[in-house]
Amino acid sequence: MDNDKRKTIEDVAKALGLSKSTVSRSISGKGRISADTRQKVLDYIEESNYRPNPLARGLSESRTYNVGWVVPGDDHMPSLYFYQRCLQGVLRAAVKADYDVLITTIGDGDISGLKRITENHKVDGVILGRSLYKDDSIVYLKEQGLPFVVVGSTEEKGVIQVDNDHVAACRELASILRMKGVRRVSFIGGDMRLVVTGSRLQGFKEGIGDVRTQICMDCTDDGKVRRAVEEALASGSDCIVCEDDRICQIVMEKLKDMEVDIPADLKLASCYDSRLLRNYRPQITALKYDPMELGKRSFETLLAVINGQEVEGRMLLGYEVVLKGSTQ
Amino acid sequence: MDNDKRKTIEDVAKALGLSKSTVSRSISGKGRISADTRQKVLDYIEESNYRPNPLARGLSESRTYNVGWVVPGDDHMPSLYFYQRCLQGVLRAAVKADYDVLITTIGDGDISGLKRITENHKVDGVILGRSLYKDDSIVYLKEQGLPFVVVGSTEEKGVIQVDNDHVAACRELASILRMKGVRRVSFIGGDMRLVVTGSRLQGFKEGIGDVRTQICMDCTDDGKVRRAVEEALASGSDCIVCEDDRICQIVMEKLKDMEVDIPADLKLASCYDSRLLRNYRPQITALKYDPMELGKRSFETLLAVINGQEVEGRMLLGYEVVLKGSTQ
DNA sequence: TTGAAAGCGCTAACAA
DNA sequence: TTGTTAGCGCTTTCAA
Repeated sequence: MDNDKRKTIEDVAKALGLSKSTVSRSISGKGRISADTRQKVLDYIEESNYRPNPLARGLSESRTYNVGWVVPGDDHMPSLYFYQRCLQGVLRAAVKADYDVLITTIGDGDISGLKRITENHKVDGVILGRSLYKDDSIVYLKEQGLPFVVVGSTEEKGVIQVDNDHVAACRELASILRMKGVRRVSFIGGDMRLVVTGSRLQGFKEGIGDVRTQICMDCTDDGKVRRAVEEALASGSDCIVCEDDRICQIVMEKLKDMEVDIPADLKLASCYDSRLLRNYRPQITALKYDPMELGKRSFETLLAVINGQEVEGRMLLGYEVVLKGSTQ
Repeated sequence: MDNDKRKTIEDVAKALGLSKSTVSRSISGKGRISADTRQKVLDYIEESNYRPNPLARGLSESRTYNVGWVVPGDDHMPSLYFYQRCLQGVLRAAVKADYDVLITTIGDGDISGLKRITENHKVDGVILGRSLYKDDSIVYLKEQGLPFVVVGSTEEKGVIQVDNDHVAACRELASILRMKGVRRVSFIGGDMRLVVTGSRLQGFKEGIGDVRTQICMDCTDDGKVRRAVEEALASGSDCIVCEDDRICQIVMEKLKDMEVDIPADLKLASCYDSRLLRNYRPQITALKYDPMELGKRSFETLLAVINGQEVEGRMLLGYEVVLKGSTQ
C-alpha cells in the first residue's frame, strides 16, 4: 500500500511538466506565478497527496518549524493542569502557522534539556513556562540569542512575557469584598519566592483599602495553612482570601473540620480558580483566567519574534471575577 | 557575542586540514578512522563548540530524530499526572539516543494532530498514550506504516504495547486481602469502556477466590461512587477495593462522612496509587507502578522498531503491592 | 511568468 | 585510513 518512496517536489514538477521552482512558488505563494499554474499545482498536490519535506525546507530556509515548550518537570498538580491547558493553546496556534512543538522539561536548576534543543538547533524559539523558582534558563536564552517568550510571571526585566494580570485581578476581587462590607479579612498565601504570589498579595493590598487585614504568607504545607485558618478565626476575621486553589482546598477542609459555615460565618474567595475547587458547595468565588488563550498568545508572540517583528515586552491578559455562593 | 553564522562541518574540516567525511566519521564513529584523528576531531569540536545541524543530518539520513508523544488533550487530572511522569521517562531515554520529543494531543475522535506530524514527516515514530476510548489513531498508524508503540492498555491486537501488568497486580492484591481473612469485599470500579478497568476487575476476580464479593462498575461520577459505598456497607462488606485513585478518594470522603473507621470497621485498598492518596490517614494500601519506567521502556521499544529490530509485541512491567494502615 | 542551477549542511558510496 | 563527490528535497537568486 505504501509507496516505495516518498513523493518529492521533483515528482510533482515532472508530472505537471513544470520546474521545481514553479511548484515551490505555487506552494509558498512567494514570487510571481500565474494564478492559473498555481491552481493547477495546488490541485495536483491535493489529489496526489504530496507533502513537502519539512527537513529539506528547513535546511534551505534555516528554520526548523518547531518551537520548544519548556516547563518544569517536577511540578505539582494544579500547575500541571494549567500547563496542559496552555499547551493546548500553543498547539492550536502552532498548527495554524505550520509549526510543531518540541517538549522538554527543566527542574531543580537543571536546564540541560533546554540547552539540548537550543544548541542542537532543533527549534526556532522557545516558550518558557514559569511557575517555579529562579533558574538560569532566562539568562541562558538571552546569551544564546534564541527568540523566546515567558508565559507566566517573572521578575526578570527585558524579556518578552505573556501573563495574566494578577495584580489587577486581585485588586478587583479585594475591592469587591470591601464593598460587600467585610470587616476583617485574612489573606493566606503560598511561597513568596514565586513572583505570582507577590503580585497577588500586592493586588489584594491595593484593593482591600482600609479594611483591617491579616496576612499570612509562605503557607507551603497543609499544616501551615490550617494554622493560618485557626489564627484567622481567632482574630475574628469574617473573610478569608486564599492565594491559590490548593490553599483554598485545604482551607475548606479545615473549615469543615471546625464546622464553620460558609458564607454565614465566614466568606471565602480564591485568587485562582481551577478544577480543584469545582466540586465544593457552596461554590467558591474565585478569579478565573484563560490558560488556553495564554498559550495561544504566547505562541503568536514568539512567532512574531522569530519573524523579526517588533512586539511589546509585556502582554497582560484579562480575567474574570466569578462571584459564587462562598461570598454571598 | 553570537557568531555571525553557525559553524558547519566544513569549518571544522578546514580548521583541522581534514575532509568533511573524516569529520563526519569521527563524530558518528561509523566507518574506519584512526583513533588518533578521531580524538583530534572530537577535541576540536568540544572546544570550538560545534554542533552538527540535525536538519542536514536528517535530510541525508531520512530521519528526523524526533518521536511523537501523542496523548489525550482533554484528560482528567490523575491521568495527566501519570502522563507527565511517563513523559519524563520518555525524555530521559530519548536524550540518550539523541532524539527529541514532539508533542501533540488527540481527543474526541479528532486525530488531526497525529495526522499532521505523521504526514508532514516530522517524526520517525510515535508513542501513543492510551487511557481514553477507542479512536482511529491505531488504525491510522497501521495503515501509514509509521513505527509506533502504545503505552497503556489497549484491546487492539497486533500492536506493540508497553503496559503495567494490571491483571497480575490486582490478582495479587486481592489474594492478599483474601489471606488477611476478609469475609465480604466490594469492588468499586470506573468506566468499563476502558480496557484497564476490565483488566483490574479480572485480576481482582482471579485473586479474590471464593470470598463473597459485590461488584459495582461504571461509577463514573462522585454520586455513583458514594452510592456504591452505601451499598457496600449495607450489605455488610468488611473491605472495599477501589479500581483507581480517584474512586478511592471519593470513597474515603464518603466513609469520613459516614464516620466509618478505617481499618477497624472496614479495610480499604486501591488498585492504583497516586499523589491523590498521599495525604490521607491511615495511608492506603495500593498498587504502585512506575510510570517513568513505562515511558523509558516505551521509547526504547519504539527506537528498536524504528531501527528495524525485532521486538516483542507486548511488554508487561512490574508492580508493587504496598501494604499500609488501611488494611491492617 | 517560468526555468536552471547553486546552495542549505550533512552522510555514504566510491576512489585513492 | 582519508578524500572526493554525489545526493537528501527544498528555496532562491539569476537568466531567459
